[in-house]
Amino acid sequence: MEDTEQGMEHRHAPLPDGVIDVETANVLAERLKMLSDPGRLRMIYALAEVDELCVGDLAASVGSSESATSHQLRQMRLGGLVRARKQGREVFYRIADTHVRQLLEVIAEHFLHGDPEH
Amino acid sequence: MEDTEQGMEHRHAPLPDGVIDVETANVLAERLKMLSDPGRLRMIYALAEVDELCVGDLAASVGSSESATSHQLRQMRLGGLVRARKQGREVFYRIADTHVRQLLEVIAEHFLHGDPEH
DNA sequence: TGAACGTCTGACTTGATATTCATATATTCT
DNA sequence: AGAATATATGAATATCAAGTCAGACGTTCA
Repeated sequence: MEDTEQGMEHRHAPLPDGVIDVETANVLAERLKMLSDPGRLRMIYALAEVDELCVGDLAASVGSSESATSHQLRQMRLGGLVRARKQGREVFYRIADTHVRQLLEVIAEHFLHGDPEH
Repeated sequence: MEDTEQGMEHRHAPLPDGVIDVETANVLAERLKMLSDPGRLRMIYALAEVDELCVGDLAASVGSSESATSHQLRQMRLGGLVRARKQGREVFYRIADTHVRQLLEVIAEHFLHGDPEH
């Protein structure tokens, strides 16, 4: 985490400090982290298909407890991935915006029908 | 983690079990997890720019110790994100394949010049 | 050959994350 | 009002990931 001067005799490249600055990397990483859990991933792809699901159904679709699911959903909500709508005693979740939806599409497309290479 | 029968009186949607099966979700999540760390993210985007960098340079570019960096690189290597080439006493890393490179491009594009909505 | 260098590795520590359990709140139904 | 339902929440625990440190290994150089 610090720059102790040792073992960096010669540089091989100009050390690109372009493309992604620290702050952007943080934001991007945080959002990707939300998608880096199998459960959350299945939830959000379920949402991508049906548009709206309540907590109970999401829990069932992932095979996890409703409490655990609620916790996960809160995270995703705070992370701006999903939005909640309360109707009666249940709460329906949906994907937050087109932005997120596009990211999902793009990732799925890439992994699901990308050329087989792994 | 289990299906205790409680609180699932009525279903609101057909519960889509399509798009992403459990196994795919696991694989996809694992790969996304690799990209969900600011350090790894900066490393790999640095690699996307210069094609090849040695451990020392990668460590410097991220501002982290060489040991920590080596650990991270091993993960990324095992995860199939990067490849190593040893030359003399240093080891050069590069992005594993076009597949990965495309994913990076697509993600960057999406976050960097996507429409401002967050 | 021995010293310096670059990288890797394993053990340990620390911090983050996920799940469970118990409980709280709000809503509908009788 | 009271019981049942749906979700949320907090504390406690368990699991996992990241970084550090010390040392190993292979490589170059004097």
